[in-house]
Amino acid sequence: MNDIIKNIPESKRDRILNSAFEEFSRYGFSNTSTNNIVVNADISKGLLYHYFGSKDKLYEVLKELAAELAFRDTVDEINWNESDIYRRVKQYYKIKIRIAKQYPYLFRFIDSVRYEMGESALDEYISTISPALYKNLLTYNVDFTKFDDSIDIRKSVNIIQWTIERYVDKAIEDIIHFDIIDEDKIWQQVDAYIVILKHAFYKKGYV
Amino acid sequence: MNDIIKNIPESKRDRILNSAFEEFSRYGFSNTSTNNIVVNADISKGLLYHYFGSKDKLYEVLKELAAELAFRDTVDEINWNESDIYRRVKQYYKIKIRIAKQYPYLFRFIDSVRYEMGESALDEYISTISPALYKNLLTYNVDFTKFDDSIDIRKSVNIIQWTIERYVDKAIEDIIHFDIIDEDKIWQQVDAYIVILKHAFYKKGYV
Amino acid sequence: MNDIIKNIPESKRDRILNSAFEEFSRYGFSNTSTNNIVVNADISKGLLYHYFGSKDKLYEVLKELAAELAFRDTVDEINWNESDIYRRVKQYYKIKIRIAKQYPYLFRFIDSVRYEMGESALDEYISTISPALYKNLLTYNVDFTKFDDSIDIRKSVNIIQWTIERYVDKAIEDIIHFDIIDEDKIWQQVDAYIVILKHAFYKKGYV
Amino acid sequence: MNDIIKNIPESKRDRILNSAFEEFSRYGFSNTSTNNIVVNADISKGLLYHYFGSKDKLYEVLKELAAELAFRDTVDEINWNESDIYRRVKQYYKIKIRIAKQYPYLFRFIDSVRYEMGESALDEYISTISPALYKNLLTYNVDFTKFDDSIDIRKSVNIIQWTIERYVDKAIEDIIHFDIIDEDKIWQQVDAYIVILKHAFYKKGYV
DNA sequence: GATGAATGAGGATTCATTCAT
DNA sequence: CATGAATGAATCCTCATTCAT
Repeated sequence: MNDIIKNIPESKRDRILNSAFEEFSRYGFSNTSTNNIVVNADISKGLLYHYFGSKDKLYEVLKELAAELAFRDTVDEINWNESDIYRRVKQYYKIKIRIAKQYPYLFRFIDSVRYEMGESALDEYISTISPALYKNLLTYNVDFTKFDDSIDIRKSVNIIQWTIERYVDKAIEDIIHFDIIDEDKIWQQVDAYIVILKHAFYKKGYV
Repeated sequence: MNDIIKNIPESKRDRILNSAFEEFSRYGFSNTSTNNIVVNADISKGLLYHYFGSKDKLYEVLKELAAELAFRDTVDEINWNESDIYRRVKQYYKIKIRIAKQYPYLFRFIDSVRYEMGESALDEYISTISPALYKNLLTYNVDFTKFDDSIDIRKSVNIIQWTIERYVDKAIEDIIHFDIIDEDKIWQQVDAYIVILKHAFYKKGYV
Repeated sequence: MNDIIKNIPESKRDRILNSAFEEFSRYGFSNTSTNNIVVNADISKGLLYHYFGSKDKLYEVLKELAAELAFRDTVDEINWNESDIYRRVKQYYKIKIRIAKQYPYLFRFIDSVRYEMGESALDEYISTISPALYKNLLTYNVDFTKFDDSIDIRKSVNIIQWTIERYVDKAIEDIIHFDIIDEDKIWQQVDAYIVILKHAFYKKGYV
Repeated sequence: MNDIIKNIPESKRDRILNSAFEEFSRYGFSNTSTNNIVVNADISKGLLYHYFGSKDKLYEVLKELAAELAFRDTVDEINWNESDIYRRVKQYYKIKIRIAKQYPYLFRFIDSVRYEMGESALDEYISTISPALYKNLLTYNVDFTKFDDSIDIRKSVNIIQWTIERYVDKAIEDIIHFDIIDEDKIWQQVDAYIVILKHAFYKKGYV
C-alpha cells in the first residue's frame, strides 16, 4: 500500500492526501465524494483512480498512512531515555504538531475512522498500540521519584498530559483554520503551565 | 416537532420510527436511503414525505424523540426518593428496557448520532443532560452511609452500574436479534449480582 | 420479467422498448448507452431504472419479449391446418410484419443477441425453437401431393420461402427507414411471384 | 497498413498482435480495453499508440493481417495442381494449423469480426474471398472421376471437409488452451478417417 | 523508440424529492 | 390521506488518447 504513496510526486502527494483526509474526516467514508477530493487536490478524476484504483483502496491507504505516522513512527522517534515526565510529554506533542503541520486533518481523520469501523487495520492501532503508546508515554522509564508521595501520581500525570494536550490540540485546530501557527508561543505557554504543575506535583527539590 | 409524530396513526407510527431508527443507526444519516425506510415500514414514499417533509426533518424528529424518551421522560419517571443505590439503578434500567421493547434501535441510534454530529439538538442531551442524568442517578439523594467507608464509593458505584448495565445492554441486543426477551430472568440474574456487590461494598448491617 | 413490461403505461412502453431494441441491435450490449436509450425514449434516466433496475435486467426483459413474440406467440397463432405451402408461408410473414410494425428493430435485435451470447434464455429459442418453427412451417401438415414429383420438393419449398422472405425483410427495413409501408403492395408482389412459383413446382392441376 | 506491422521489432510484434487478437475476439471491439492489450503484451500504453495511432487503426490492421494470412496467402500457398480431394483438403488445414500456431486467436478473431461489422475491409474476404476459397478448395481442378458416380459428390466432399475440419479446429482450441499440440497425432487420426471416407466415396479402384 | 502519468468525457447507477391521481 | 411514477443531479468508476520525459 505504501508503494502507492511513494510513487506519487511529492508536489501532488500531500495535496491529494490532505484533500482526502479533510473530506473523509468531515463527511465519513460513504458521504465523501471523490469529486470533491480531486477538485480540492487540483487533479483530474482519472489520476486519483490511476493512483488508488478505488475509493475503498484510497481509504485503506490513508488509514495505513495515519497509523504509520501517528503511532508507529511516533513510538520510534520518542526518546524513551528521557525520564522527566514534562520533557517526555512535550516531546510527544512536538511530534504531533510536526505531523499536523504536514497533514492538518490526520488526527481528525483518525477520530472519524474510529467511529466508522468495527475491526480494521487502523483499529489495531487504535485499540492496541494507541493505548499502549499513551500508557508508556506516561509511565515507561518515567522518574516518579520526583513526584510528591502524598499525591496520586497517576492523576497528576493525567493532569499534566491533559493540560499540554489542550494547548496542542488547540494549535492543531489553528493550523486547520489559519494555516499557520506560532509554535514558539505555544511552547512558551505550555512551559508556563509546567512551572505551575511542577509546583503542584513535584517534590520541592525538583521544582 | 412532536406534533408530527402525534398526527401519525398509531398503527403506522412505530413501524415508521423503528424502521428509521434501525436504518439511521446502521448506516448513518447520509448513507441511509429513505427507500429502505419506507420499504421496511411498509408505507409509500409519498407518505413519509407527507409526514416528515424531508430526510433532514425526519432525522431531527427522531433525535428529538430519542432525547425525550431516553433523557427527559426518564428523568421524570425515576423515583428520586429511592435512596438505595441498587434499587435506584435497577429503576433506571427497567425504564431503559421498556423503551427498548418499543424502540429496539433507539439506543444504537443515539450512539450513532453522537458520532455523526458536531453541534446538534441531541448533543444538548448527550453533552449536558445525559452526563447529568448519570451523575444524579448515582449520587442525588443516594444514601452513601450504607457504604463501607474504607472503600472508594465512587468506584464502587461505578462497578454497580457497569455490572447491571452489562446485563441490560445484552438484553437490548437480544430484543434486536430475537425480538423477545425473558425479563424476569434478567432481573433474577441482576439480583444475584447485587447480592455479591452488596457484600463487597455495603457495611455489614446493610447486606 | 413480463410483469415489468405489463406495469408500464402503454404510451411509454413501446417508446422504451423500441429505443432499447434499436440501440442494443446497433451497438451490442456493452456499447449501448442507457443514456441514448432514455433520450430516444424521451424519459428520464431514473425512470428506466425504476422499471428495469439495471441495464442487464433490461436486456433480459427484451430477450424474453423477443422470444415470446417472435417464437412462442407466432407458433400459437399460425393455423397449422392450412396445408397449402404458399398460404402457410404467407401466414407466417404476415405475423412477422405485424410484429415489425410494432417493434421494427426486434428481428435485428434477435440477430445481434445470437452473436453476443453463448448459452442464454434467448438462445433456447434460437437454437431449438427457431429451427423447429421453420422446419414445421415448411413441412408439418403440408400437402406435398400438389408438388411435381420430378422436382426436389425440399429445395422447391426453400425457394418459395426465400422468395417471400426477401420481400418481407425488405419491407421490415422499409419500416425502419421510412416508418411506413404499403402492405397491400407487398402482398400483391408476393402473389405475383407465387403464380410463377406454382407454375414451376406444382402439378399442372394445382396451378 | 502493413508497414505498421513491419516496423515493429519481431520480439514485440507477435506479443502485441496475439494480445490484441485475443482481447478483440473475446470482448468485441468496444468492450476491449487497450489497457488489457498492453498489459498482456507487456508493453506500455504509449508504445501501442506510437505504432497504431488509435484503437480503430489497430483493429483495421488486425483485420487486414487476418485477411492476408487466412485468405490471400493461403490461396497463394495451396498447390492447386493437387487434384486428389483428400490431399487438397489436408494441405489447406496444414496451413491453417501453421497460422494458428503463430496466432492462436486469429480464427476466433475473424469469427468475431463477422459478427460485429456490417460492411468492412474484412467483410470483403468473408463475403467474397472466403466462400470462393472454400468453393475452389473443394472443386477447382479436383479429380471427381475418382468418386463413385452413384453418390452425391458435393455432399461427399462436404463430409470429407467437415470431418477433417473438426479435428483441426479442435487442435486449434488445444493450442489456445494448452499452448502445444501433437501435430503428428492429429494427422494420423485424420488419415485414419480418410481411409474410411475413401471406402465410402471413391470408386473401388481408388481406395 | 519507449514510457506511463495525466486527462476528462462518458459509463451505469442511486436517491431525495415532487406531484398528479 | 395515501400512492408510487417520475425526475435529474450526483455518485463512483473506466478508458481512449496525449505528451513530457
